[in-house]
Amino acid sequence: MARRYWLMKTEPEAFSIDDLRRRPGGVEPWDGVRNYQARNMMRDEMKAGDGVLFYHSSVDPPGVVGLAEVAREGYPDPTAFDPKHIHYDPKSDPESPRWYMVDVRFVRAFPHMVTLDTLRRTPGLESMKVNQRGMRLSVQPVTPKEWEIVLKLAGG
DNA sequence: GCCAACGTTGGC
DNA sequence: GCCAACGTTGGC
Repeated sequence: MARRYWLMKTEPEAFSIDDLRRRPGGVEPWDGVRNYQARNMMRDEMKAGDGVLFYHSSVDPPGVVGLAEVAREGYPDPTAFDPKHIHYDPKSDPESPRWYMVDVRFVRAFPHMVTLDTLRRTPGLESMKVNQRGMRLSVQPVTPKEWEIVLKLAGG
């Protein structure tokens, strides 16, 4: 199976690439996603070793700040089972989990962020999901071509 | 802080 | 099953 590529959004105030770097082994469970499209990708499609563009949103400017990889493929998100947790969902339980997550591992931070503005101006990235208006998905598929272009923009 | 673009919820 | 109301995302 060929390695696949993804883009994952996070608000750096909540969890940044530096936070990821500082985690033991650089690994963090990507809990709290409560969107079915994103859930399906994490549960069904993302595999260990897949590449992840780490994207900072709700910050000025927004953009891709580094690389991560999928460290563990989809498994149930335990925060959905915890009544005291902010991401608790009474409709999810261990018998029939509704929400899934993957583990993400830090790979490297770019010396300079590749801004959303740059992504939009770069030929070849016209149909990249993150460039579409109103695209709110926090987990998005990235094509191998898009992946390569973004890495080039980042300086190798 | 605004608001467009969604996704979800719930009354019917 | 429709759809209005509501909530959220996230760039600007």
